[in-house]
Amino acid sequence: MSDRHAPSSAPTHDDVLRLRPDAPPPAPRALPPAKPPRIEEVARLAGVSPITVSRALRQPEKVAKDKRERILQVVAQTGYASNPHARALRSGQSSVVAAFVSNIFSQQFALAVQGCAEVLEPQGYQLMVGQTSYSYAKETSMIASLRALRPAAVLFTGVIELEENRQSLRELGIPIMETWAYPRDPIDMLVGLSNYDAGFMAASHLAERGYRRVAFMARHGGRGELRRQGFAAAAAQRGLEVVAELAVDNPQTIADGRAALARLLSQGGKFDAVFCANDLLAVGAMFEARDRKLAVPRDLAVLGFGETDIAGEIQPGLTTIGVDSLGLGRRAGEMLLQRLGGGMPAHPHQVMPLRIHARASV
Amino acid sequence: MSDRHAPSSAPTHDDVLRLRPDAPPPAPRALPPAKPPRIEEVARLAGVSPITVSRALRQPEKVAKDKRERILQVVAQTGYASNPHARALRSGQSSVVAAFVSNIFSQQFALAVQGCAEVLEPQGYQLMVGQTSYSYAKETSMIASLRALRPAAVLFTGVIELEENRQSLRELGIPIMETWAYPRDPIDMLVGLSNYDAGFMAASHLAERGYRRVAFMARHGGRGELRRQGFAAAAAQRGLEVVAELAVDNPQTIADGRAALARLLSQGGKFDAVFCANDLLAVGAMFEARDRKLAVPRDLAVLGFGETDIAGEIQPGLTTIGVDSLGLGRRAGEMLLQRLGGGMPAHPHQVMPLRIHARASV
DNA sequence: TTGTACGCGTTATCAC
DNA sequence: GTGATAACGCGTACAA
Repeated sequence: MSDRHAPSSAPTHDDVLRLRPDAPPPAPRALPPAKPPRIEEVARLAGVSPITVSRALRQPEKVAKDKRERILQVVAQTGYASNPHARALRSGQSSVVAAFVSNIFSQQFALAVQGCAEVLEPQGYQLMVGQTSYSYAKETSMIASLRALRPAAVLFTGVIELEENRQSLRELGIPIMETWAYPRDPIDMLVGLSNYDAGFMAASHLAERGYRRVAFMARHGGRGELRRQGFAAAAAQRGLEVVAELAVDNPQTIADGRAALARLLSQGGKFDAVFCANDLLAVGAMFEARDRKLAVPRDLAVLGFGETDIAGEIQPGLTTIGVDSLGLGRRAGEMLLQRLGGGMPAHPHQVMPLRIHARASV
Repeated sequence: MSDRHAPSSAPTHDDVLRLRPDAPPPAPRALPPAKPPRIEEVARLAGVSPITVSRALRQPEKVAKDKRERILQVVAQTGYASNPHARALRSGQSSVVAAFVSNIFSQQFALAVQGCAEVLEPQGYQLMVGQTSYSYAKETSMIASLRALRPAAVLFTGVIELEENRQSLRELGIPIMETWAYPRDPIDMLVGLSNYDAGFMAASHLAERGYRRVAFMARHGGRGELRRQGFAAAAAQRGLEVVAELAVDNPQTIADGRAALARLLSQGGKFDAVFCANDLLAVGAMFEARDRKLAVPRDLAVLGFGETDIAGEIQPGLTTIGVDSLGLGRRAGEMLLQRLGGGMPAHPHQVMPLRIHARASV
């Protein structure tokens, strides 16, 4: 705290948050570490053998009804929960699913993780989240740590690029889920999206809204190029003229989007709409347009991609193409669950439908 | 996908992301599930007994140098990592630390979790994140699930209010960390912040910037009231006149902030600055001011609290009081580590210093 | 400094 | 449908 602002006395219990003033006084601190009940105790209380308790919990149909009910009652009374370590040790089945996010601050990724957790947790699985920070080194070290962690399955927001890591993951012999992209050879399962379709949808939407002369910008390479191909295909089909295109190297800031629009405009061709296959670029383009007294969407329509948070926070709101991230996570969770239950999804490689979140910029 | 926008053919391998075109062809899919090496195997290769390998890894100083080196070499070759379940079962020490966030989308909370993970992971602990969604029911069920999970420690962003849950947590007999608030009777350890000081700092800052007639708004009750008290104390000390105050019941949206400013203004007293002890209220207040043609900060200065993301995304940027969330998480992690190592922090209840993130609104 | 014997709590296997 | 037995892989306790 800057001292200029400190109150005359240091913060003490003057600053207390007594959350429930009516609550009973706190219990004495030093409690016996309260060993949780073991299966043996439940068995004794229910008058059966431990293995019968185990079965009553995991394969209830194999236990006679009266015994089962008695056992479940004792379980409820004692609050018994099987020790996950003992269970994992004996059965080789862990209840932990590891999830890796490239960026923990992305709302879309958070939604996907949440959706996956919603599906897995009721089935007794715990989701453990790690962050790879878009770093190969971090990704490699986290994948290495999976050997020690022994999760039941792994979920990635994104796909694994390094063949070395792909191989490590295969060797784990557990279900692996990749998401958000559409590689030719997924490690195992995939809930991806089609970048080509995203571009196709963008051009189609602009055509429908009556725009005829359009421009395109995207990150250089990979997905950006796929979006461009889809965009070009739909433009051709719909009779749109693509008057300018730009591939930006590694756009990181809004300023990159501003510069990109400036370059597109400087190419001379006139266009009344631009598809920025990346919301950050789109926001930058909108700012640049505003500074140039181009009204959005009247003088220039801007269409983004990614359903990023900022899309809804600027004025006018940015129309953007994206996927149902929560649904993506749920679907990934369901497929994982199927595999964890010993099954195999009929379609281990799936593509999420895209959608247009329409706001005012187009 | 809306069919109108679908490309003529369904997405196929036309849309592939071949991330490393130069990568070797993928290995055949069906690999043996590759059982990881056990300690016994390492022992055999190193010519020692299993227990010596165990010691070499956990208490290296107790093993003769030559044997230790040989063992570590074999460990590196085989990629041996101890089975965490067997270890936890035998030693009673889990390597999982459970972290609960009330809102997984909060940048501040995410930063805190990240800071904590940075400290814990190098020491071999894994952070498992759950979301309580500001729901007592969810909080209760997650705390119940802790009994089954048996983590080594628990971290909360926030404090636990229900005495029932507080008791459950005590009974776990493991280190518990609460954060972000300053309750009178923390369950165990605490890295909190002083709401009183936040208010004090706010009034001091406004006084320094030359404002003399000020207003205050906050969420009703608890922390909001503490911030009000600090604000009032500093205002009195600095000769500020607090011409209007408002406690808002459960503000959830920006619209609530707009309404709050409207009510403060309608009270008749003129003020040139307002401290909104909640960024959401502050943003609403700024929007309302703009609509009323009050220039911020010329006609009305707005000071927020919380260092929320939106503070930096609106125009003009909102000046807001907050804490170093990453540092908070790190500090919590360090204290947990100390306890996990068998020690006891000298100061188990700590207060994070506050800071002012100055932008243009004051 | 190193090794032996055993047990952590559960579930797979097989016998009844 | 139920139970006895053993084993999962490791680390504690103690002995050498």
